[in-house]
Amino acid sequence: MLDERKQRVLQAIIEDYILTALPVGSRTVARKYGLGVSSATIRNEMADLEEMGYLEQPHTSAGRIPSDKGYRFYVDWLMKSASLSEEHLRRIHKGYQKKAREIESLIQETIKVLSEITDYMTVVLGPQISRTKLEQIHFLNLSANSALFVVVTTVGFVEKCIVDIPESITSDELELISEVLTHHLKGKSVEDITRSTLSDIRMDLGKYQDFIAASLDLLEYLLNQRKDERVWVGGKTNILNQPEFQSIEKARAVFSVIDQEELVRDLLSAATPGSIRVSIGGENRIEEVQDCSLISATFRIGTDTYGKIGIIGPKRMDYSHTVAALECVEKALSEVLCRVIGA
Amino acid sequence: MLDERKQRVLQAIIEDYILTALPVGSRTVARKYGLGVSSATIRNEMADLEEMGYLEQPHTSAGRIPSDKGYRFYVDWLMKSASLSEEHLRRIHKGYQKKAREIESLIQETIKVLSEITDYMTVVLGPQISRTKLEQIHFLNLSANSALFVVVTTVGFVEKCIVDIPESITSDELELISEVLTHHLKGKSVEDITRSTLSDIRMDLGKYQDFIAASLDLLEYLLNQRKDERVWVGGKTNILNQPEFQSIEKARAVFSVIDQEELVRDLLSAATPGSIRVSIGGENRIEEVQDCSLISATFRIGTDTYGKIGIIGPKRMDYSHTVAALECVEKALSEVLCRVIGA
DNA sequence: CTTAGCACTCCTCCCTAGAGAGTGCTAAGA
DNA sequence: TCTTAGCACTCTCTAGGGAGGAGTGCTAAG
Repeated sequence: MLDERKQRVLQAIIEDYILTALPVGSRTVARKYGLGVSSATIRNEMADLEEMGYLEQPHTSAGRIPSDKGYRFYVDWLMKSASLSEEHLRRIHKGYQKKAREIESLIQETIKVLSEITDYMTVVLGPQISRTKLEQIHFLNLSANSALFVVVTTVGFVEKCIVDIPESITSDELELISEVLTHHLKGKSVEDITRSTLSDIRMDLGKYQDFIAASLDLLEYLLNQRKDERVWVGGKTNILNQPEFQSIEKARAVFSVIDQEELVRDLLSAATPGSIRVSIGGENRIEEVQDCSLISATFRIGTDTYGKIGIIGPKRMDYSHTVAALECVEKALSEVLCRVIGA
Repeated sequence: MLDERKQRVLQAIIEDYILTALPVGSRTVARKYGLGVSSATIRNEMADLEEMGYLEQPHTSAGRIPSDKGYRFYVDWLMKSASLSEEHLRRIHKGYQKKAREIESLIQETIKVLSEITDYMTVVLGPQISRTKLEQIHFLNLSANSALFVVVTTVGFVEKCIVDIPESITSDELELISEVLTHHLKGKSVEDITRSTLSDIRMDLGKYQDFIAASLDLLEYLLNQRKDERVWVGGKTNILNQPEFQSIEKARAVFSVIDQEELVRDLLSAATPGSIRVSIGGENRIEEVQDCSLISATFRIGTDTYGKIGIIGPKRMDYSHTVAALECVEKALSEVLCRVIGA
């Protein structure tokens, strides 16, 4: 374990580096972060910290920068929890006071507000819709041969799609089909639909067999393939503001990961319910983002359905402020969702 | 007007520059684009072309690069219309064969395919929903105190939103309200709703006055503020692949424009129905994108509702290929839309 | 254990010189 | 009159070298 003074030196170096992005020298630590000892003493401490793996030296005559292990120690032990400025708090609450109460626009708002107040990149992973329970399935008649197919699941997810309707099916029949489908599928997830469910439906609606089959296909496509664990990204351009990404190459490496939904899902698998998690540099398994840190959280939608939020910035990111922002936003979001869904 | 040989020289320079992004010298033109004359002759022609404003010289001992005027001449007179590769054609048609027929996912697909096959950035401007006619308004009962508010407009736009319902309103009453609202508002656009419409509705549904007022507010918010002339952007990271945007500064300038929806609308005001339009460099009024060119088109949704597509790349973009791609995609999209909407 | 002092290392910046690319001009040839 | 070879000239780009500066590690004294 590090003694008191080593901790203070480490903290000073990390905080200065977060601020300036420049290697920190012993003189700076001694002068700016009055520890009451000379730079020579600090130098000895720094040499020790380097040997222990908390610091690194870009080259012999440069100051030190934190290593992953250093950041980890900082996050776990040294970091003081920050509180958000009045302005940021106002911004967050303003965002959620809008009229629209759909999950989708709430998620959009979440991304926007987090990108704005942190100046990093935000990603959100939607819940596994395929595992939520179906609540209602309805065909809303639009014209003689088209209808709006609406699927609602328990956690307030609504998917819709315009479909062709055989001329032979009347408006009343559509109503009936809607009712039967809802009756048979309510409380089931898309994954739960089995052969026996299907044959039950066929029993009741044999007459419309083809149409039903097509509708169920569509249902599966809507909830399973297209929207399941959907990925949203925002604040992408923010990372161009970070000095570590001035060299296009690095920026491109990060973008190349973020542009692949699969990899984003992989990254966010780090998020665990109930707490904010910080993944620093090499702790992320994807190579291209090992110069980045990820701060992640989950938000609850309904009883046991979770979405995930991640904030991606340079390793040198302002951890305490970002954690505070994510905490606050997650809370506000969960509250609104709770109210909206009534769970 | 330029004589035959000057045109061929100009064309050679532009095409070489598009390929290499390097100033083109007289030797290169003479050798690679066999015009049957020596480099000295080409040099004279180039000096003439420069004097006439078609070419520019970065510095005395560099080759020439095209000016805006040069590109303009190339696009208007010299460019041969390209045809897309088999592979690209397949990619385009595959994209539109998916099941989902919503306008929104079609637009997403359009952006994706164009960004992929051109390697530039794509923006789409949705139609002015506020000016399309309302087709149906429906409350779909979800629970004792919530319903799904669905609004459909003639061009196949569907907006939805979960709303709270006073306990006092029953399922049957909701049905009635839906019918009355649809009856009064069908065929009107949001902009068309007048005081007299409102008082007509109040006449029929006075009992539910507060609820109706809230619903109409929401309607206006959904169609007018939130989704009207919506902006989609894709392929943002592509521009980092262009050599002219290696210096973060320039990339940031472009992003800063693209991130502001108002400016994108402004940019795309260049698009005119019926033809593909090319805006080169300074022809764009927004300063930050004067190093870029914009190729734009409109696509028809319904009878007289238009959306706009724009492809943004460096001035040195491959105009003929991009125009061909946009032409083809626009056609495919319009066809699908035609079929879907049945207009 | 702390600290002042000092030699040392290595990066960064700036300057210069040389190479290379491409030009414009000139004069000769068709 | 148009074309072309030849050549001097201009300007950029790159490599190399030295000065300056920041920061270190070590040593010896307090």
